[in-house]
Amino acid sequence: MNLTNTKKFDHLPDEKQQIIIDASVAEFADNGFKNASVNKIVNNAGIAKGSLFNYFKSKSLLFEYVYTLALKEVKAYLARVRDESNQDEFFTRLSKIIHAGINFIDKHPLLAKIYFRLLNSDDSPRGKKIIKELHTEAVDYLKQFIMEGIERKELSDKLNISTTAFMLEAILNRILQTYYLDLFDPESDIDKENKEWINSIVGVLKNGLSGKP
Amino acid sequence: MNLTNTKKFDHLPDEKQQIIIDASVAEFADNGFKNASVNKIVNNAGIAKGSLFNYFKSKSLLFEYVYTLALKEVKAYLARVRDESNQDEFFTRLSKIIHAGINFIDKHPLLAKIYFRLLNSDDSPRGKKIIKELHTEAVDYLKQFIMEGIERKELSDKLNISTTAFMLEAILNRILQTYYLDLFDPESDIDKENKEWINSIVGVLKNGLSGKP
Amino acid sequence: MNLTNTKKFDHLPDEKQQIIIDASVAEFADNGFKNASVNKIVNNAGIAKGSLFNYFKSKSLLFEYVYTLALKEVKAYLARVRDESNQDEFFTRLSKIIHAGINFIDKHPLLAKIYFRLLNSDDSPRGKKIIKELHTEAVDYLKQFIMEGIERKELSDKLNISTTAFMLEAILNRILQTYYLDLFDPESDIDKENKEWINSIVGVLKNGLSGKP
Amino acid sequence: MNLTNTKKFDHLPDEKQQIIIDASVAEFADNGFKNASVNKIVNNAGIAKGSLFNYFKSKSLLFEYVYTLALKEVKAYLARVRDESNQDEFFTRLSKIIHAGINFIDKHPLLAKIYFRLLNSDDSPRGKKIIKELHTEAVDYLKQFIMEGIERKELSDKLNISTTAFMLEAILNRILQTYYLDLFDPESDIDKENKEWINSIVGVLKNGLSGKP
DNA sequence: CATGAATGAGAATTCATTCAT
DNA sequence: CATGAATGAATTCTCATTCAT
Repeated sequence: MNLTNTKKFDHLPDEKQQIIIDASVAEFADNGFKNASVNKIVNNAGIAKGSLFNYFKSKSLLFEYVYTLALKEVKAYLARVRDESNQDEFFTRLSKIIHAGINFIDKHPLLAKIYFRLLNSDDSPRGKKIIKELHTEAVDYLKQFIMEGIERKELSDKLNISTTAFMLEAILNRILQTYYLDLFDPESDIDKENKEWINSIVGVLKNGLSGKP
Repeated sequence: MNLTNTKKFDHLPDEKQQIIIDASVAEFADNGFKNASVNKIVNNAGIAKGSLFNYFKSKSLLFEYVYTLALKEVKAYLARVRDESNQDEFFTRLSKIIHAGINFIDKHPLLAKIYFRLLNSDDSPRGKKIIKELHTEAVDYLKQFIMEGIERKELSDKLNISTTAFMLEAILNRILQTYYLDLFDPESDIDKENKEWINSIVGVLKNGLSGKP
Repeated sequence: MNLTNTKKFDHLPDEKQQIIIDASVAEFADNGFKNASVNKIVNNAGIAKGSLFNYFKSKSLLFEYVYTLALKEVKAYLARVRDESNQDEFFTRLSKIIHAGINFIDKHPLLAKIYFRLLNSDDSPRGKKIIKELHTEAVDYLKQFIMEGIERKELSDKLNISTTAFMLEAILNRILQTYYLDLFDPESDIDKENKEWINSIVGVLKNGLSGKP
Repeated sequence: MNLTNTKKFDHLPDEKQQIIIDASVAEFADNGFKNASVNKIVNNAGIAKGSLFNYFKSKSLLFEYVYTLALKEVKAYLARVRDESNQDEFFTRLSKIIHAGINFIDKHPLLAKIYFRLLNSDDSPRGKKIIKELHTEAVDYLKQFIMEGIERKELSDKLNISTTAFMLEAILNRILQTYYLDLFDPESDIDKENKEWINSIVGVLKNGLSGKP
């Protein structure tokens, strides 16, 4: 099951593991998979080139390890938000999720970079596969969410759950991508503190989805 | 005005131009900008390496030429659909636009590839710039569209036009991306003829946007 | 005798000849022989690449034509100075010659560049040959000069003419090279107007050569 | 401090180092910096292309390493001569220095080539800078020399030290250059054993500089 | 006689991976 | 188990010269 046999890497001291991961994340974030340079990774990590190939048999497997880690963090983050907000009303929760996403981008810009590169290009091993998996997972996450909203009568029971989740995923994803692009655009004059536009979107969704006038 | 000075290329016989464009499109579609190989392009086109650099001073300029061509085709296509459907009711038009997009992907899969790569990665000269421009253009296209719908009383006049356009763009784009990913996924078992899910989305949008019960 | 058969070039309108020469001089001055680009020359001259190869069969022959022209100008200049100053006393004449050289560098920096590159490297067809010819010519020029000085009793009649000319040539050449290097050194803080150091050298020579206390 | 980080190269077996240096020296000597071909160097040295770039990050840094080595040898040689001859009278020493230079050219013709190319062209990284530095160093070397001569009353105390050093440097340099050019001129019919002309120059200098009749 | 498209060898540099120590 | 030297194919781009039109 575990394609990336990392037995050797896992036995390394945590500290050393972290140094290698950090160097890899930085390089992959800046350059994507193919343009990332193993040379630079080992230089920045301060390890021998041969060692990296001892831990991970190839650049591809290193990349899989790193992005798996990145996704795990994203998912854990979102799960936490979902759980912590489970007392809130649906659209409050939705807003919290979006802001959690933005928060994540602010705190882990490199992981965000990897995520968006991964999501949007297929310049990586198993590229398109991963993209579809991510979509599916995100949609499933939102489906469950929507179902809870319907149960609590906060959402119209006439909603087609799958379709709604699909649309919601598209919108949420675009919101985060827009924020991400502005964040990394040196010429952007957008006020990063002003997140009114996000509230506005949530408002429109509320009108459309709650089934109430 | 014309950043990519292509005087020399333009004077080539149409037939030869097309061979070179085809080879370039195929290579960029398969590999994105940075991972595309000029070597492979010239080999596939059957021309000398030096020749390509006579026509286009650099790989970047060749890429700009190619993607400009691709975008021009996409835009012309969408403009035609908008104009031809301007007697139709809003959601009929919306549906036509989506199917036009799908049609385009079917007919020009390589251009679609370039489009989605462009839209979604920043692995190209002026990468993020282009992405934002494309979003803006698409949103503007839809804004105009929505305004017409409101004027004809086919859409609720309470809609926030910008926000709605933003969301619509996100959804339409994801629909096409989903279709595109399935098309290129050899393992996909999805029935490409079955576009019911698209109609279902349009239906939900109709409920949400028309302001009618 | 005329290695560079330039019949064709000579029949061109003077104006066009000059444009081509100017472009060539600029390119050779900036880049030496081998690194000069024929492409750039024809672009700057605004002529077809094939045309240049019609006029001059090769890059080498073009270079020979150009540097011959440049040397002709240098020599004509020096001959004029010698003739115009033939009433002056030896060391006055010497000083005039040096300042004439400096003047030439100021007025024709590109030709000076070619001259010094030629003089000092062998990155050109018949490289070392040319250098030796130039030395010989310069030494001969100075020999004649010295002989006139001895005849007029302005120089000691005990001087070994050849040896003195050799040394004088070395010194004069170094003076001009020093000036030239400063002229093109952007970081040089030397006061280009202050030519006192040159007079000082002439003074020392006067002491050494005139045979008078 | 050490601009050309050559840690990797320094750790190579001396024998291999020498092979690479020899190939580099030969290529740079024959072609100068820009026209030297890294391809040819690695072929002649019998190593992989990538290896050279492991040792030296760029052609420029390889060149810097090589010419630094060459200059170090020249300087060490001259310093030795100066020290070994410090009991001799000034003009004897001067003569020894000149013959030492000639000796060096005979023994290390390739290094001499690099030296004269370096001295006389600016086709190298930091080209003109280096030339001026070399002049300055040579002049300083001679200044010290002249001062010692004055102290010992072997030279006139009326000499302007800087000016004299400048002139002496010009003359010595031209002597060596002349010898060097003859050495490499296959058509030269000069008798390389006959160095009478050099003694003649020293004689003239003695008359001019010693202040004695 | 002028044109400029075509050529293809050659340039410097980077890269992931291997393997002897 | 760690090391880092060695590899050589691949990268983009430049060049002087030719020759059909």
